Amino acid sequence: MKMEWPNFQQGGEMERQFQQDGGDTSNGLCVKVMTDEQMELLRKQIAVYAMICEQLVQMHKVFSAQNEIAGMRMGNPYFDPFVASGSQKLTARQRWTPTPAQLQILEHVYDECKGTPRKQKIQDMTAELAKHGQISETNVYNWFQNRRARLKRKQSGVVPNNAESEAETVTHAESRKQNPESIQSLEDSAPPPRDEDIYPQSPDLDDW
Amino acid sequence: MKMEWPNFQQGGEMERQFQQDGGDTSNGLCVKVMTDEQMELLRKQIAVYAMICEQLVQMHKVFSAQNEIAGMRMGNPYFDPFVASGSQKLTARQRWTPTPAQLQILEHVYDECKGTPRKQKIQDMTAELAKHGQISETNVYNWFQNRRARLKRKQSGVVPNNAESEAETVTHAESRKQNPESIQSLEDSAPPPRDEDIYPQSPDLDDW
DNA sequence: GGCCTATGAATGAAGG
DNA sequence: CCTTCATTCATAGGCC
Repeated sequence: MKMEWPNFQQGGEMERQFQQDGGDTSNGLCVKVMTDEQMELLRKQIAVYAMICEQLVQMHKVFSAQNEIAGMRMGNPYFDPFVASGSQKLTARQRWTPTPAQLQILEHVYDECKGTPRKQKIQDMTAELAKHGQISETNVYNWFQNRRARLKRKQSGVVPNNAESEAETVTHAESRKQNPESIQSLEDSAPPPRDEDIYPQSPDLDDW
Repeated sequence: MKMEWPNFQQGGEMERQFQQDGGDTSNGLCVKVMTDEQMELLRKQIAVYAMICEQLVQMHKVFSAQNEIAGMRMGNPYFDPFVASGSQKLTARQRWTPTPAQLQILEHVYDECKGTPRKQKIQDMTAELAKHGQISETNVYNWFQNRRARLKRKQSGVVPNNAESEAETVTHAESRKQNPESIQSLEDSAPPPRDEDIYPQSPDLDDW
């Protein structure tokens, strides 16, 4: 079985799907819509990922423990990224790249304090993030700066697929998206989903 | 082996869900709307999980190989689905591609306004270009961004010390290739989270 | 099928 | 904050 991992890096897949959808549905509305059913499904998907991760970690721990006992850890020729305390390979790239862990923390914080992160806050965060990899206050600052700016741009940048309309329709596409509060449940479960929240029950992973 | 990666393969659950949406949602009732921000959030979350899983799997494989060699597979207490399972690959698809007509317009505009395309301009252009096919402001923006950057690089790419410039000296003496089927990029860019780092729910996040 | 190149997109950082 | 640059990644599409 060949599994294909979802790659959402290029904001493409999901967004595009929705975009097209909006255009095709031709009910005059060009919005991205999800049914409850789809919503639920997505939640499950994410939850499944969470579970897989957990299990993998667990598995790895067991594995490590075994090796430890067997005394196999010495001079191990491989580099275990999950065990080794890490600094990033700055040799390879000079610019900072957030580790997954850092990313999660950052996003989490961002969700909470939408507004300007105070200087003190940044310092605290930097200290915390430093535990998960090399980082500087500037990095954190930039990250927030960029994130705000880009989310904003994205909101006004989305344009309905109008093949026949003349030039004006779009120009002020400041169609401010409606408020996120409608999908509160999603907001809750999306970031660091706690299994209990979004995980109705174990789907098809029973066979592990 | 029974273990299945739930629904994340191509043509899997998610895709089907999104695609069918266009057809069925026409009732316009009982739907939920996602903002771009939420979209982004979701995307990020999933991406993070994908990354984590990848790292774990990769690491686990190395680990397993290690054990194999060492003959340490002593009646392992758990069933290891990853050693046998196929390799994974990040896949996505479908990105915007300018139609010939669009390209022509873009190039034309580029020649005129050598430099910065103002924001207003972009919006106008997007509207215009939309007549020739699906497009978004972001597409236009990116196009100009890339074009400028790449032209620039091409010019300055030539060796400083060498007055003789071959027609199109390979811009970057580097044809550094990326290993297509490994998670190389991942190893490089997101190396070393420790165990506690990768937990889907970071324990200490709530204090912020 | 695998590799290569062109290019769309994401994103860290700098300037103003 | 906003805009812009630079770098990097991933994909489409062509070639073999």
